[in-house]
Amino acid sequence: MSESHDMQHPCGKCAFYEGSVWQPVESGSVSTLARGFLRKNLAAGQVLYEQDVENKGVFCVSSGLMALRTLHADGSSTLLKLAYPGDVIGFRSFLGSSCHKTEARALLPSRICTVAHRDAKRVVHGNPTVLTKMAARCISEIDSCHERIIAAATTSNKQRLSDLLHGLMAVHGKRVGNHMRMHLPLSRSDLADLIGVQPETMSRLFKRLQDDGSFVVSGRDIQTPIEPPSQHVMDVKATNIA
Amino acid sequence: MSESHDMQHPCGKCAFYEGSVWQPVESGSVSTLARGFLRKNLAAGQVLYEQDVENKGVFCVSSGLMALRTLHADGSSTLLKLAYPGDVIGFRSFLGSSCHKTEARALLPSRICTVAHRDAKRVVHGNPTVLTKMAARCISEIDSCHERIIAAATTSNKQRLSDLLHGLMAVHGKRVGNHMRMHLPLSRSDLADLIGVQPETMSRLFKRLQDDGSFVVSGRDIQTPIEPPSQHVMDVKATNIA
DNA sequence: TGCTGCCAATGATGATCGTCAAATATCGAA
DNA sequence: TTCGATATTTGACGATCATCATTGGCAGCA
Repeated sequence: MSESHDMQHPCGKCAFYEGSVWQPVESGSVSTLARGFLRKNLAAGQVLYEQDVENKGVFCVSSGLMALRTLHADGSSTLLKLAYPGDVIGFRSFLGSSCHKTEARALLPSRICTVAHRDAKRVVHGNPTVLTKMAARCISEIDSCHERIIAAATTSNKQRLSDLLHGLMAVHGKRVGNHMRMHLPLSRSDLADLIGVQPETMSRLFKRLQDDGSFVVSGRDIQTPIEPPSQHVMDVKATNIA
Repeated sequence: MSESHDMQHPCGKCAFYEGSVWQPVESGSVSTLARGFLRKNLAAGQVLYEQDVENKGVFCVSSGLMALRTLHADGSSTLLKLAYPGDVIGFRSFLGSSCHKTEARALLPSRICTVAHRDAKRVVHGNPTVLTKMAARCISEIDSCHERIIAAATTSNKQRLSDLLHGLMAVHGKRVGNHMRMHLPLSRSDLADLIGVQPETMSRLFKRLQDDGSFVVSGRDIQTPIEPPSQHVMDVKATNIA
């Protein structure tokens, strides 16, 4: 068995070891990995890497929540992706040996595992499987981009916000009675970015969802009734018509 | 030198040989490649592969123009990508060994080079460089998706259509006097898909661009004055304000 | 010629959104 | 706690968009 590897492997104790891009690698590469390995704790709001700087490694979110944004010349920004535990970030610039096109900032206190660029290159070079796994991450990133483009072309902003909130609720929410409750990890501006509207419109979308009875909103605290899956289609229709 | 390879390599005579994902490979793999290699000619409107069917290989556009669309349950569709000569398509489902999530259809008479799935797998397995090159294609696909998302969040539909038409003009247009002229390879519906609006809105966007004097439109024939690059910023502002 | 089918353009109308400005709420630091 | 900066909400208004219905153009065909 590979238990001896697991103990030496920097990701060995991680909950996401099974799906790690750094696993499996030949035993020789484990020490290379361990050498370039670094765990960081970021407070909410702290930056992991900035836009337009050279890639310094491959990052994996161990816990918390990271936001990847592109900053525009006019000072505005667009939130491109939320990275959850198990997600690998920075692989775009790593594979392309280019600059980061996004800034990575912690939305919640987060723990990030880093493999330094040089060592990552070395491990990838010696282990084709790692490249295969990274390619798989690329594919799923492409898929989620396509889903976002399709959703933008297909469904209304109100519906997309509803979907987004339900998705966030599934991850961040806790059941209280026959409701789900969560504290939003995102500002209104960030939500507006994700949906692709202005903050003022986001505020009005919230009001409309609240008027529908879909959500109860108080600042960043949000509550929604638990709906049987069978009713979901009906609800979607209802919110579309209303 | 590798001239003997070039002659044997199925892509050897292709204009895109330099950037081919199948190059370089070890000499043994060249024969595998040649075995799984197939050139197809598609008429405009013909389908290269359909959505939701298993991947049968990796495709490269040699000439013409391909459209990648996702078909929705309600019969509508979304145009996700235009594939030009040199572009590789189908690599998403190839790398993921999954079904195509899009339909590939020729917009113009096109020549497509195919490497059959089994042989492609074999070549990739024996040549890590090929995987690296495919990963690079993934990265650029991610980049173009991100650009599209950012553009959708940042610029108006009218401006995006103007940008799109100028981009198409750069590829399909010919200079006539001090104007550029082209025959649009896309229907209004497809253009609407790319911008993310309904066909009726697309029609009205065309009218507004024409009223601005940015374009002269007659069916699929489009003409635009050649503008000195230095004026471009001004024009953008002008169309934004108008 | 007349018909059919498809694509594009237009008109009318209500819904939604962006923008500017102002009011209010929230949160952290003093 | 109080203050101040930031975030959020609200109002008003014009611009843009989706939708439905209609019209016009055009190719293919009987």
